[in-house]
Amino acid sequence: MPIPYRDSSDRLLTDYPRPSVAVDTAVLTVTPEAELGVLLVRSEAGGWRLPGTFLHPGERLVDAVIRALDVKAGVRGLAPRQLHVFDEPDRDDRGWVLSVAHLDVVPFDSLAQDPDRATIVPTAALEAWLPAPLPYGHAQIIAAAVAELRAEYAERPDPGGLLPEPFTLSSLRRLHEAVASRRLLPDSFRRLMQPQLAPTDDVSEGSVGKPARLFRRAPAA
Amino acid sequence: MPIPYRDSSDRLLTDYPRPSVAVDTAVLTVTPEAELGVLLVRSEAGGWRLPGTFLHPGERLVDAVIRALDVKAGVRGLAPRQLHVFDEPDRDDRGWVLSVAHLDVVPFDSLAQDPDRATIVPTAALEAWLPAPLPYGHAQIIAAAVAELRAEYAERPDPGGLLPEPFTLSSLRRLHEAVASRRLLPDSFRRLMQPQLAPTDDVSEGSVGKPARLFRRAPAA
DNA sequence: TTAATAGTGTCTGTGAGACATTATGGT
DNA sequence: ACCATAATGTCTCACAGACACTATTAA
Repeated sequence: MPIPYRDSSDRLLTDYPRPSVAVDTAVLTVTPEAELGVLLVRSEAGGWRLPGTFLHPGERLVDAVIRALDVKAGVRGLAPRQLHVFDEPDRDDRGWVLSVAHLDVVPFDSLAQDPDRATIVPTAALEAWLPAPLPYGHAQIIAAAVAELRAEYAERPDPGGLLPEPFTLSSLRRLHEAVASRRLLPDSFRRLMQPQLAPTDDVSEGSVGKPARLFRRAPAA
Repeated sequence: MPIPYRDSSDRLLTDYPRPSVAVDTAVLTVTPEAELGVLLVRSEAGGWRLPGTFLHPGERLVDAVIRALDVKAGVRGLAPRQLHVFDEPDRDDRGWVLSVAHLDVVPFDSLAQDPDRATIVPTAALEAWLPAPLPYGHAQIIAAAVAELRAEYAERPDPGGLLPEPFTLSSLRRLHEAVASRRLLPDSFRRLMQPQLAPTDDVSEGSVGKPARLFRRAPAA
Protein backbone atom coordinates (compact mmCIF):
# COMPACT_ATOMS: atom_id res chain seq x y z
CA MET A 1 0.00 0.00 0.00
CA PRO A 2 1.54 3.31 -0.99
CA ILE A 3 2.44 5.60 1.85
CA PRO A 4 1.06 9.13 1.35
CA TYR A 5 3.89 11.38 0.26
CA ARG A 6 3.99 15.03 -0.70
CA ASP A 7 6.54 16.30 -3.17
CA SER A 8 7.95 19.79 -3.56
CA SER A 9 4.71 20.95 -5.18
CA ASP A 10 2.79 19.60 -2.20
CA ARG A 11 0.86 17.12 -4.28
CA LEU A 12 0.38 13.53 -3.26
CA LEU A 13 2.43 11.05 -5.25
CA THR A 14 -0.72 9.15 -6.05
CA ASP A 15 -2.34 12.30 -7.42
CA TYR A 16 -0.13 12.34 -10.48
CA PRO A 17 -1.13 10.55 -13.63
CA ARG A 18 1.30 7.75 -14.31
CA PRO A 19 2.66 6.52 -17.62
CA SER A 20 2.11 3.06 -18.95
CA VAL A 21 5.39 1.21 -19.09
CA ALA A 22 6.06 -1.27 -21.85
CA VAL A 23 8.99 -3.52 -22.71
CA ASP A 24 10.04 -4.11 -26.32
CA THR A 25 12.69 -6.67 -27.13
CA ALA A 26 15.03 -7.12 -30.07
CA VAL A 27 15.58 -10.89 -30.19
CA LEU A 28 18.70 -11.41 -32.27
CA THR A 29 19.94 -14.64 -33.79
CA VAL A 30 22.15 -15.92 -36.57
CA THR A 31 20.36 -17.72 -39.36
CA PRO A 32 21.60 -20.88 -41.11
CA GLU A 33 22.58 -18.55 -43.95
CA ALA A 34 24.99 -16.85 -41.49
CA GLU A 35 23.03 -13.63 -41.36
CA LEU A 36 22.24 -11.60 -38.27
CA GLY A 37 18.47 -11.63 -37.89
CA VAL A 38 15.87 -10.08 -35.63
CA LEU A 39 12.53 -11.56 -34.57
CA LEU A 40 9.42 -9.63 -35.58
CA VAL A 41 5.81 -10.45 -34.74
CA ARG A 42 2.59 -9.34 -36.37
CA SER A 43 1.07 -6.25 -34.81
CA GLU A 44 -2.60 -5.69 -34.17
CA ALA A 45 -2.58 -3.14 -36.97
CA GLY A 46 -1.45 -5.82 -39.42
CA GLY A 47 2.16 -4.81 -39.88
CA TRP A 48 5.27 -6.04 -38.10
CA ARG A 49 6.78 -4.97 -34.80
CA LEU A 50 9.14 -6.09 -32.06
CA PRO A 51 7.55 -8.36 -29.47
CA GLY A 52 6.54 -6.36 -26.42
CA THR A 53 4.02 -6.06 -23.65
CA PHE A 54 2.90 -3.78 -20.88
CA LEU A 55 4.46 -4.17 -17.48
CA HIS A 56 2.09 -5.81 -15.00
CA PRO A 57 1.78 -4.62 -11.39
CA GLY A 58 4.75 -5.64 -9.28
CA GLU A 59 6.44 -7.34 -12.20
CA ARG A 60 10.14 -7.05 -12.96
CA LEU A 61 11.06 -5.70 -16.40
CA VAL A 62 12.99 -8.87 -17.16
CA ASP A 63 9.97 -11.00 -16.33
CA ALA A 64 7.77 -8.91 -18.59
CA VAL A 65 10.23 -9.47 -21.43
CA ILE A 66 10.24 -13.23 -20.85
CA ARG A 67 6.45 -13.28 -20.66
CA ALA A 68 6.07 -11.29 -23.87
CA LEU A 69 8.42 -13.56 -25.80
CA ASP A 70 6.72 -16.68 -24.49
CA VAL A 71 3.19 -15.47 -25.25
CA LYS A 72 3.82 -13.62 -28.50
CA ALA A 73 6.53 -15.70 -30.12
CA GLY A 74 6.72 -19.00 -28.26
CA VAL A 75 10.33 -18.35 -27.24
CA ARG A 76 11.75 -19.53 -23.92
CA GLY A 77 14.98 -19.69 -21.99
CA LEU A 78 16.38 -16.20 -22.24
CA ALA A 79 18.65 -13.71 -20.57
CA PRO A 80 17.44 -10.25 -21.60
CA ARG A 81 19.56 -7.17 -21.10
CA GLN A 82 18.21 -3.66 -20.73
CA LEU A 83 19.22 -1.16 -23.41
CA HIS A 84 17.46 2.19 -23.14
CA VAL A 85 14.20 3.90 -22.26
CA PHE A 86 12.34 5.54 -25.13
CA ASP A 87 10.22 8.33 -23.78
CA GLU A 88 8.99 10.52 -26.64
CA PRO A 89 5.53 11.53 -25.40
CA ASP A 90 3.93 11.09 -28.83
CA ARG A 91 5.65 7.90 -29.89
CA ASP A 92 2.61 5.73 -29.11
CA ASP A 93 -0.90 6.67 -30.22
CA ARG A 94 -2.40 4.60 -27.42
CA GLY A 95 -1.43 7.22 -24.88
CA TRP A 96 1.49 8.04 -22.65
CA VAL A 97 3.73 5.01 -22.92
CA LEU A 98 7.36 4.63 -21.95
CA SER A 99 9.14 1.74 -23.60
CA VAL A 100 12.13 0.02 -22.04
CA ALA A 101 14.07 -1.56 -24.89
CA HIS A 102 15.78 -4.90 -24.32
CA LEU A 103 18.18 -7.15 -26.17
CA ASP A 104 18.07 -10.93 -26.13
CA VAL A 105 20.08 -13.56 -28.00
CA VAL A 106 18.56 -16.91 -28.94
CA PRO A 107 19.83 -19.80 -31.08
CA PHE A 108 18.01 -20.02 -34.38
CA ASP A 109 16.74 -23.53 -33.67
CA SER A 110 15.01 -22.38 -30.49
CA LEU A 111 12.86 -20.02 -32.52
CA ALA A 112 10.17 -22.45 -33.65
CA GLN A 113 8.31 -20.03 -35.83
CA ASP A 114 4.70 -19.91 -36.77
CA PRO A 115 5.10 -17.94 -40.02
CA ASP A 116 1.75 -16.24 -39.51
CA ARG A 117 2.75 -14.86 -36.13
CA ALA A 118 6.49 -14.34 -36.25
CA THR A 119 9.41 -14.15 -38.63
CA ILE A 120 13.15 -13.57 -38.67
CA VAL A 121 14.36 -10.65 -40.74
CA PRO A 122 18.01 -9.99 -41.65
CA THR A 123 19.03 -6.81 -39.88
CA ALA A 124 21.15 -5.71 -42.84
CA ALA A 125 18.13 -5.69 -45.16
CA LEU A 126 15.54 -4.52 -42.67
CA GLU A 127 14.17 -1.57 -44.57
CA ALA A 128 14.13 -3.37 -47.89
CA TRP A 129 12.28 -6.31 -46.38
CA LEU A 130 9.58 -4.38 -44.54
CA PRO A 131 6.47 -3.22 -46.35
CA ALA A 132 6.20 -0.25 -43.96
CA PRO A 133 8.53 1.34 -41.39
CA LEU A 134 8.46 -0.19 -37.92
CA PRO A 135 6.31 1.68 -35.41
CA TYR A 136 7.29 3.22 -32.07
CA GLY A 137 10.95 3.75 -32.88
CA HIS A 138 11.53 0.03 -33.10
CA ALA A 139 14.13 0.53 -35.81
CA GLN A 140 16.18 2.55 -33.31
CA ILE A 141 15.91 -0.28 -30.80
CA ILE A 142 17.17 -2.82 -33.32
CA ALA A 143 20.10 -0.58 -34.23
CA ALA A 144 21.03 -0.20 -30.56
CA ALA A 145 20.69 -3.95 -29.99
CA VAL A 146 22.92 -4.81 -32.93
CA ALA A 147 25.56 -2.35 -31.77
CA GLU A 148 25.49 -3.82 -28.26
CA LEU A 149 25.70 -7.38 -29.55
CA ARG A 150 28.65 -6.56 -31.79
CA ALA A 151 30.48 -4.96 -28.90
CA GLU A 152 30.01 -8.10 -26.80
CA TYR A 153 31.05 -10.48 -29.57
CA ALA A 154 34.17 -8.43 -30.27
CA GLU A 155 35.49 -9.33 -26.82
CA ARG A 156 34.33 -12.82 -25.90
CA PRO A 157 33.61 -16.11 -27.65
CA ASP A 158 29.89 -16.45 -28.36
CA PRO A 159 28.58 -14.78 -25.19
CA GLY A 160 25.04 -15.38 -26.40
CA GLY A 161 25.49 -19.12 -26.52
CA LEU A 162 24.39 -19.37 -30.16
CA LEU A 163 26.77 -22.21 -31.02
CA PRO A 164 26.13 -25.74 -29.70
CA GLU A 165 29.12 -27.23 -27.88
CA PRO A 166 31.61 -28.51 -28.71
CA PHE A 167 32.65 -26.36 -31.65
CA THR A 168 35.72 -25.64 -33.76
CA LEU A 169 37.51 -22.33 -33.98
CA SER A 170 36.42 -22.06 -37.60
CA SER A 171 32.73 -22.40 -36.83
CA LEU A 172 33.14 -19.93 -33.98
CA ARG A 173 34.80 -17.47 -36.31
CA ARG A 174 32.06 -17.87 -38.93
CA LEU A 175 29.51 -17.11 -36.22
CA HIS A 176 31.38 -14.00 -35.16
CA GLU A 177 31.71 -12.92 -38.78
CA ALA A 178 27.94 -13.19 -39.13
CA VAL A 179 27.43 -11.04 -36.04
CA ALA A 180 29.97 -8.45 -37.14
CA SER A 181 28.85 -8.80 -40.77
CA ARG A 182 32.43 -8.52 -41.94
CA ARG A 183 35.42 -10.79 -42.47
CA LEU A 184 37.61 -11.39 -39.42
CA LEU A 185 41.32 -12.17 -39.61
CA PRO A 186 41.78 -15.84 -38.67
CA ASP A 187 45.09 -15.21 -36.89
CA SER A 188 43.89 -12.36 -34.73
CA PHE A 189 40.64 -14.15 -34.00
CA ARG A 190 42.45 -17.26 -32.82
CA ARG A 191 44.86 -15.28 -30.66
CA LEU A 192 42.00 -13.44 -28.97
CA MET A 193 39.56 -16.30 -28.49
CA GLN A 194 41.57 -19.48 -27.92
CA PRO A 195 42.80 -18.44 -24.45
CA GLN A 196 39.16 -17.92 -23.47
CA LEU A 197 38.10 -21.44 -24.51
CA ALA A 198 38.32 -24.80 -22.79
CA PRO A 199 39.99 -27.39 -25.07
CA THR A 200 38.65 -30.91 -25.38
CA ASP A 201 40.50 -34.05 -26.47
CA ASP A 202 38.20 -34.55 -29.43
CA VAL A 203 38.46 -33.41 -33.01
CA SER A 204 35.88 -32.76 -35.67
CA GLU A 205 35.18 -35.46 -38.24
CA GLY A 206 33.35 -36.00 -41.51
CA SER A 207 34.76 -33.08 -43.46
CA VAL A 208 37.61 -32.74 -45.88
CA GLY A 209 40.92 -31.45 -44.62
CA LYS A 210 42.66 -31.88 -41.34
CA PRO A 211 40.19 -32.39 -38.46
CA ALA A 212 39.89 -29.39 -36.17
CA ARG A 213 40.17 -29.48 -32.39
CA LEU A 214 36.90 -29.02 -30.53
CA PHE A 215 36.39 -26.47 -27.76
CA ARG A 216 33.84 -25.52 -25.16
CA ARG A 217 33.12 -22.11 -23.69
CA ALA A 218 35.48 -21.33 -20.83
CA PRO A 219 34.51 -22.66 -17.39
CA ALA A 220 35.88 -19.75 -15.33
CA ALA A 221 37.72 -16.79 -16.87
CA MET B 1 -6.52 10.76 -25.48
CA PRO B 2 -5.68 7.08 -25.16
CA ILE B 3 -7.24 4.85 -27.74
CA PRO B 4 -8.94 1.80 -26.21
CA TYR B 5 -6.71 -1.20 -26.73
CA ARG B 6 -7.07 -4.81 -25.71
CA ASP B 7 -4.01 -6.90 -25.05
CA SER B 8 -3.63 -10.67 -25.27
CA SER B 9 -5.47 -11.05 -21.96
CA ASP B 10 -8.32 -8.98 -23.38
CA ARG B 11 -7.95 -6.28 -20.78
CA LEU B 12 -7.97 -2.63 -21.62
CA LEU B 13 -4.58 -0.91 -21.43
CA THR B 14 -6.05 1.66 -19.13
CA ASP B 15 -7.36 -1.05 -16.80
CA TYR B 16 -3.88 -1.90 -15.60
CA PRO B 17 -2.37 -0.17 -12.61
CA ARG B 18 0.62 1.82 -13.72
CA PRO B 19 3.91 2.36 -11.90
CA SER B 20 5.14 5.72 -10.80
CA VAL B 21 8.26 6.63 -12.74
CA ALA B 22 11.02 8.60 -11.09
CA VAL B 23 14.36 9.92 -12.26
CA ASP B 24 17.41 9.92 -9.98
CA THR B 25 20.61 11.61 -11.06
CA ALA B 26 24.22 11.18 -10.06
CA VAL B 27 25.71 14.63 -10.58
CA LEU B 28 29.47 14.12 -10.73
CA THR B 29 32.15 16.78 -10.46
CA VAL B 30 35.81 17.17 -9.57
CA THR B 31 36.52 19.13 -6.40
CA PRO B 32 39.32 21.66 -5.94
CA GLU B 33 41.09 18.90 -4.00
CA ALA B 34 41.08 16.86 -7.24
CA GLU B 35 38.63 14.30 -5.99
CA LEU B 36 35.71 12.84 -7.90
CA GLY B 37 32.58 13.90 -6.03
CA VAL B 38 28.86 13.28 -6.25
CA LEU B 39 26.06 15.67 -5.32
CA LEU B 40 23.71 14.54 -2.55
CA VAL B 41 20.65 16.36 -1.22
CA ARG B 42 18.79 15.99 2.05
CA SER B 43 15.92 13.57 1.90
CA GLU B 44 12.55 14.06 3.54
CA ALA B 45 13.51 11.34 6.01
CA GLY B 46 16.49 13.41 7.15
CA GLY B 47 19.28 11.43 5.51
CA TRP B 48 21.00 11.95 2.18
CA ARG B 49 19.99 10.83 -1.29
CA LEU B 50 20.53 11.54 -4.97
CA PRO B 51 18.41 14.37 -6.33
CA GLY B 52 15.35 12.99 -8.06
CA THR B 53 11.72 13.58 -8.84
CA PHE B 54 8.67 11.92 -10.26
CA LEU B 55 8.01 12.19 -13.96
CA HIS B 56 5.18 14.61 -14.75
CA PRO B 57 2.55 13.85 -17.40
CA GLY B 58 3.91 14.22 -20.91
CA GLU B 59 7.35 15.18 -19.65
CA ARG B 60 10.58 13.85 -21.14
CA LEU B 61 12.90 12.04 -18.77
CA VAL B 62 15.68 14.51 -19.53
CA ASP B 63 13.43 17.41 -18.62
CA ALA B 64 12.46 15.78 -15.34
CA VAL B 65 16.15 15.44 -14.51
CA ILE B 66 16.81 19.09 -15.29
CA ARG B 67 13.78 20.16 -13.27
CA ALA B 68 14.82 18.05 -10.27
CA LEU B 69 18.34 19.47 -10.25
CA ASP B 70 17.09 23.01 -10.58
CA VAL B 71 14.50 22.72 -7.83
CA LYS B 72 16.35 20.48 -5.39
CA ALA B 73 19.93 21.63 -5.80
CA GLY B 74 19.91 24.91 -7.72
CA VAL B 75 21.91 23.43 -10.58
CA ARG B 76 21.42 24.49 -14.19
CA GLY B 77 22.86 24.02 -17.63
CA LEU B 78 23.13 20.25 -17.94
CA ALA B 79 23.29 17.39 -20.40
CA PRO B 80 22.03 14.29 -18.59
CA ARG B 81 22.57 10.83 -19.97
CA GLN B 82 20.39 7.83 -19.21
CA LEU B 83 22.06 4.94 -17.42
CA HIS B 84 19.66 2.20 -16.33
CA VAL B 85 16.20 1.49 -15.03
CA PHE B 86 15.99 0.15 -11.48
CA ASP B 87 12.84 -1.87 -11.11
CA GLU B 88 12.98 -3.91 -7.90
CA PRO B 89 9.31 -3.87 -6.82
CA ASP B 90 10.15 -3.31 -3.16
CA ARG B 91 12.93 -0.79 -3.57
CA ASP B 92 10.70 2.15 -2.62
CA ASP B 93 8.38 2.09 0.39
CA ARG B 94 6.15 4.70 -1.18
CA GLY B 95 4.74 2.16 -3.59
CA TRP B 96 5.50 0.79 -7.03
CA VAL B 97 8.19 3.09 -8.35
CA LEU B 98 10.54 2.58 -11.27
CA SER B 99 13.63 4.75 -11.19
CA VAL B 100 15.48 5.77 -14.33
CA ALA B 101 19.04 6.52 -13.27
CA HIS B 102 20.90 9.35 -14.99
CA LEU B 103 24.41 10.74 -15.07
CA ASP B 104 25.32 14.39 -15.32
CA VAL B 105 28.64 16.24 -15.16
CA VAL B 106 28.90 19.77 -13.79
CA PRO B 107 31.89 22.01 -13.01
CA PHE B 108 32.43 22.40 -9.28
CA ASP B 109 31.99 26.18 -9.39
CA SER B 110 28.52 25.81 -10.92
CA LEU B 111 27.39 23.93 -7.83
CA ALA B 112 26.60 26.85 -5.56
CA GLN B 113 25.79 24.80 -2.54
CA ASP B 114 23.49 25.56 0.31
CA PRO B 115 25.13 23.27 2.89
CA ASP B 116 21.80 22.56 4.54
CA ARG B 117 20.25 21.26 1.31
CA ALA B 118 23.08 19.77 -0.69
CA THR B 119 26.66 18.62 -0.43
CA ILE B 120 29.44 17.08 -2.50
CA VAL B 121 30.78 13.77 -1.27
CA PRO B 122 33.95 12.10 -2.58
CA THR B 123 32.87 8.95 -4.35
CA ALA B 124 35.91 7.04 -3.10
CA ALA B 125 34.91 7.60 0.54
CA LEU B 126 31.18 7.40 0.11
CA GLU B 127 30.42 4.75 2.69
CA ALA B 128 32.78 6.18 5.26
CA TRP B 129 31.26 9.62 4.86
CA LEU B 130 27.61 8.67 5.08
CA PRO B 131 25.93 8.18 8.43
CA ALA B 132 23.57 5.62 6.89
CA PRO B 133 23.47 3.73 3.57
CA LEU B 134 21.82 5.54 0.68
CA PRO B 135 18.22 4.52 0.03
CA TYR B 136 16.64 3.08 -3.11
CA GLY B 137 19.81 1.52 -4.51
CA HIS B 138 21.36 4.95 -5.00
CA ALA B 139 24.80 3.54 -4.26
CA GLN B 140 24.43 1.29 -7.31
CA ILE B 141 23.50 4.29 -9.42
CA ILE B 142 26.61 6.18 -8.31
CA ALA B 143 28.81 3.19 -9.08
CA ALA B 144 27.29 2.91 -12.57
CA ALA B 145 27.70 6.65 -13.14
CA VAL B 146 31.35 6.64 -12.10
CA ALA B 147 32.07 3.68 -14.38
CA GLU B 148 30.40 5.43 -17.30
CA LEU B 149 32.24 8.69 -16.65
CA ARG B 150 35.60 6.92 -16.46
CA ALA B 151 34.91 5.16 -19.75
CA GLU B 152 34.19 8.50 -21.42
CA TYR B 153 37.23 10.26 -19.96
CA ALA B 154 39.49 7.40 -21.01
CA GLU B 155 38.78 8.23 -24.66
CA ARG B 156 38.30 11.98 -25.01
CA PRO B 157 39.64 15.16 -23.44
CA ASP B 158 37.25 16.40 -20.75
CA PRO B 159 33.97 15.46 -22.44
CA GLY B 160 32.09 16.84 -19.44
CA GLY B 161 33.52 20.33 -19.91
CA LEU B 162 34.82 20.51 -16.34
CA LEU B 163 37.93 22.52 -17.23
CA PRO B 164 37.67 26.21 -18.20
CA GLU B 165 39.34 26.99 -21.53
CA PRO B 166 42.11 27.50 -22.37
CA PHE B 167 43.99 24.86 -20.40
CA THR B 168 47.37 23.14 -20.40
CA LEU B 169 47.97 19.47 -20.99
CA SER B 170 49.14 19.16 -17.38
CA SER B 171 45.94 20.54 -15.94
CA LEU B 172 43.92 18.34 -18.30
CA ARG B 173 45.89 15.32 -17.14
CA ARG B 174 45.37 16.20 -13.47
CA LEU B 175 41.62 16.39 -14.15
CA HIS B 176 41.62 13.01 -15.86
CA GLU B 177 43.66 11.56 -13.01
CA ALA B 178 41.01 12.78 -10.58
CA VAL B 179 38.26 11.14 -12.64
CA ALA B 180 40.16 7.89 -12.99
CA SER B 181 41.47 8.18 -9.40
CA ARG B 182 44.83 6.86 -10.49
CA ARG B 183 48.06 8.19 -11.95
CA LEU B 184 48.17 8.46 -15.74
CA LEU B 185 51.36 8.19 -17.75
CA PRO B 186 52.17 11.68 -19.10
CA ASP B 187 53.55 10.32 -22.38
CA SER B 188 50.61 8.12 -23.23
CA PHE B 189 48.17 10.79 -22.11
CA ARG B 190 49.74 13.39 -24.37
CA ARG B 191 49.84 11.03 -27.32
CA LEU B 192 46.16 10.20 -26.93
CA MET B 193 44.77 13.66 -26.16
CA GLN B 194 46.87 16.22 -28.02
CA PRO B 195 45.56 15.23 -31.49
CA GLN B 196 42.06 15.81 -30.15
CA LEU B 197 42.79 19.37 -28.98
CA ALA B 198 42.90 22.70 -30.77
CA PRO B 199 46.19 24.52 -30.07
CA THR B 200 46.31 28.23 -29.31
CA ASP B 201 49.24 30.64 -29.75
CA ASP B 202 49.29 31.43 -26.05
CA VAL B 203 51.24 29.91 -23.21
CA SER B 204 50.61 29.73 -19.48
CA GLU B 205 52.30 32.21 -17.20
CA GLY B 206 52.89 32.91 -13.54
CA SER B 207 54.28 29.57 -12.52
CA VAL B 208 57.78 28.22 -12.16
CA GLY B 209 59.25 26.19 -14.97
CA LYS B 210 58.82 26.45 -18.71
CA PRO B 211 55.44 27.90 -19.70
CA ALA B 212 53.05 25.35 -21.17
CA ARG B 213 51.09 25.75 -24.39
CA LEU B 214 47.39 26.38 -23.97
CA PHE B 215 44.71 24.34 -25.72
CA ARG B 216 40.99 24.35 -26.32
CA ARG B 217 38.65 21.44 -26.84
CA ALA B 218 38.64 20.33 -30.45
CA PRO B 219 36.28 22.19 -32.83
CA ALA B 220 35.37 19.18 -34.98
CA ALA B 221 36.96 15.75 -34.77
C1' DT C 1 48.65 -38.32 -54.84
C1' DT C 2 46.09 -34.33 -54.51
C1' DA C 3 42.94 -31.09 -52.51
C1' DA C 4 41.44 -28.94 -48.55
C1' DT C 5 41.55 -27.36 -44.12
C1' DA C 6 43.99 -27.06 -39.36
C1' DG C 7 47.62 -25.52 -36.93
C1' DT C 8 52.54 -23.49 -36.14
C1' DG C 9 56.47 -20.46 -36.86
C1' DT C 10 58.24 -16.11 -37.88
C1' DC C 11 58.88 -11.47 -39.94
C1' DT C 12 57.46 -6.68 -39.71
C1' DG C 13 55.19 -2.34 -38.53
C1' DT C 14 52.91 0.17 -34.99
C1' DG C 15 52.22 1.88 -30.63
C1' DA C 16 52.67 1.92 -25.41
C1' DG C 17 55.85 2.46 -21.83
C1' DA C 18 60.05 4.23 -20.19
C1' DC C 19 63.54 7.43 -19.92
C1' DA C 20 67.14 10.66 -21.56
C1' DT C 21 67.75 15.18 -23.48
C1' DT C 22 66.73 19.84 -24.70
C1' DA C 23 63.95 24.23 -24.05
C1' DT C 24 62.48 28.03 -21.33
C1' DG C 25 60.55 30.24 -17.87
C1' DG C 26 60.95 31.77 -12.53
C1' DT C 27 63.79 32.42 -8.28
C1' DA D 1 73.47 30.08 -11.86
C1' DC D 2 70.11 26.98 -10.58
C1' DC D 3 65.65 24.77 -10.32
C1' DA D 4 61.27 23.35 -12.06
C1' DT D 5 58.41 22.20 -15.58
C1' DA D 6 57.41 21.65 -20.70
C1' DA D 7 58.39 19.51 -24.80
C1' DT D 8 60.88 16.34 -27.80
C1' DG D 9 63.66 12.35 -29.22
C1' DT D 10 64.49 7.54 -29.00
C1' DC D 11 64.99 2.79 -27.19
C1' DT D 12 62.57 -1.43 -26.14
C1' DC D 13 58.93 -4.65 -25.77
C1' DA D 14 54.38 -6.51 -26.92
C1' DC D 15 51.22 -7.45 -30.17
C1' DA D 16 48.40 -7.23 -34.60
C1' DG D 17 48.72 -8.29 -39.25
C1' DA D 18 50.60 -10.97 -42.76
C1' DC D 19 52.22 -14.99 -44.73
C1' DA D 20 55.09 -19.12 -45.29
C1' DC D 21 55.31 -23.70 -43.92
C1' DT D 22 53.92 -28.15 -41.80
C1' DA D 23 50.21 -31.57 -40.37
C1' DT D 24 46.37 -34.49 -41.21
C1' DT D 25 42.41 -36.01 -43.12
C1' DA D 26 39.00 -37.23 -47.33
C1' DA D 27 38.54 -38.11 -52.05
